[in-house]
Amino acid sequence: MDNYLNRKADPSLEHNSNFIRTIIKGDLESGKHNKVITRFPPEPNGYLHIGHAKSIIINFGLADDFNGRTNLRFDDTNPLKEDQEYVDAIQEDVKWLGYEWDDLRYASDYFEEMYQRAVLLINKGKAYVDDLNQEQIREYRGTLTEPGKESPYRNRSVEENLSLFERMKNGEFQNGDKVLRAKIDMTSPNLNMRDPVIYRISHATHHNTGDQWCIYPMYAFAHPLEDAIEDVTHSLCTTEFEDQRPLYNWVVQECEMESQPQQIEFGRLNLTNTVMSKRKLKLLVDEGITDGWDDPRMPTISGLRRKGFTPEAIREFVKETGVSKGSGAVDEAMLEHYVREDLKLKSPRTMGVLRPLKVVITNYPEGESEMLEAEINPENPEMGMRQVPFSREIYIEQDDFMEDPPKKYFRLFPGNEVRLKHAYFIKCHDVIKDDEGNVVEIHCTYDPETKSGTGFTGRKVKGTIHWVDANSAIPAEFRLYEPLVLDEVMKAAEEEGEDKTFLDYINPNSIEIIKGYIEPNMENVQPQDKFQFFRHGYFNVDPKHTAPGNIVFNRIVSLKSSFKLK
RNA sequence: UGGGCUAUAGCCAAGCGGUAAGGCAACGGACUUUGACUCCGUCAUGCGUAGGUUCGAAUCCUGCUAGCCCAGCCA
Repeated sequence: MDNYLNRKADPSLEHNSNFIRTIIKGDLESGKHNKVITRFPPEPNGYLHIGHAKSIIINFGLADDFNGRTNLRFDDTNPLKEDQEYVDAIQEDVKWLGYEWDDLRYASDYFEEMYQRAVLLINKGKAYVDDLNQEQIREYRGTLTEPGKESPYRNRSVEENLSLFERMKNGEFQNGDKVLRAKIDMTSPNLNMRDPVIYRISHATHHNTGDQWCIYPMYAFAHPLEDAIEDVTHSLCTTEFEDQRPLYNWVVQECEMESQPQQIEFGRLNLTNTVMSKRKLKLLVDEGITDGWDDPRMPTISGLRRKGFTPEAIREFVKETGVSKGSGAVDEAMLEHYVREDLKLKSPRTMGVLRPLKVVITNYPEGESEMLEAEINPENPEMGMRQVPFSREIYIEQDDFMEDPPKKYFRLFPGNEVRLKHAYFIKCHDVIKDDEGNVVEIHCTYDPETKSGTGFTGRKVKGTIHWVDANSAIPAEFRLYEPLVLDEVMKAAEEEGEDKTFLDYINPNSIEIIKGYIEPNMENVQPQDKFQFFRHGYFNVDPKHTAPGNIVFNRIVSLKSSFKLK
């Protein structure tokens, strides 16, 4: 398991100017606020994804920059969708990302106060109990271009509303029989202001409050109250809530909250070649397309963690991606760049052969072997040295041999000499094939004078390839990933007007499981250990599938390559 | 077609009336015991578009166009 950071992460947005920072700075300078309080308010109805990471980093990062406070608050106002499993997972993910909240809160902590504020609204004639059913409410709401019309129940007396609302709370009605609505303006061009429902009846067991309540506040009513109760100064959310801002302010105002938080919206983080809504992610899990929320192909925090991403890489990525109101999609290549960057100096180098091809070194004495010295990370010498055994039979990568190579191929082919990383030069002189003509083994000779570390400069080779000793190598499993959905495929399908969902376009090659070999010194690797396999990329020891005798590596990201075969 | 929001390079994004930061990607080249890394170089006479104001406009004004969001008793 990764180590949690027992402190807040470095202020992640420190040197990046953005409009929210500018607003906060202005509020502090003008004296509008003398402190900064933010909150990260997930609904515990699914696992956090990288889009939430952006929200976490913005909320915690900005508060940290201004010596403020940040609460983790579960927005648990809909018992039908929420679950303790999610609240646990969310806390783990926030901590793993490197943040510590000041207070842990639940919207459900405030149910009593919210109820009282609703009563206040009723008393002020600003809310009423409506008997219209769901379909009628929709009809009465009007459309984007036509105003709505008022419910026949809109002008009930305060007394009647008070009594009805209390009876709703007492469980005298069934789900859907009645709702409490804010009395605002049925003709507003902003649909959110057309007497929004603020309480509904839901006879459901809540993960926190059990069966104490059977009426639950709606987001639009609950959220501003939660913020105000916690004295949040800047309530940061994504742009789809922009239309709700007038309602947010109305609630704070009409409920006579002392504290008046300011809602500010920023653009969602989207990534190319992935899906990012909780609904879609949940579908992937429920349909069994992935191996759970933490499947390495998922853009969830737990999926990225299992794939091998580091909190540092995610934070850096989000920081460089910026904060604006735009709604574009960031190239996944950018995310990958920041893991490579982070792992470059941290992760040990090692050799692993993913698709083995046996090589017999015909002039190496049979039955003998030797230990070779190798740097653990040439870019970070402090990591020291390791020992790698070498003998007469080794495995190399199938791709590193071609019987009939194209121009500019400087790996192994008949008559060509290459360097075995950390070992010797070898030259191929024989190719063994099976009945179908497949290469199954090659024979080479080595030159003892070219041993690595001896300073041999007699001649140069164009290629250096990796290998493992066939006698002592440990078998291992490698899992290589591609995006679950490809934008190109989805787009092409859309243009042809195909009426399918993203589930119909799951990339059949999103996971490839292969068996290969690793250096014998890797015997005791632990789950979540990260390595760079030479010339392949960065890999993480999978915590779920790794078992005694079966080490499983997830490829985090390949190395970049300018080599193009064909 | 009502309302809200956004338009700066292939992607993300600074810029706030004084003459277009940075990152990713891409492309050259140097180096190389990872076709990696690193280093060097190239990459918007241009800021959706048409006008206007100004000595001067990506920045201010007006019109147009395109994209995103809103008609849950979800958040």
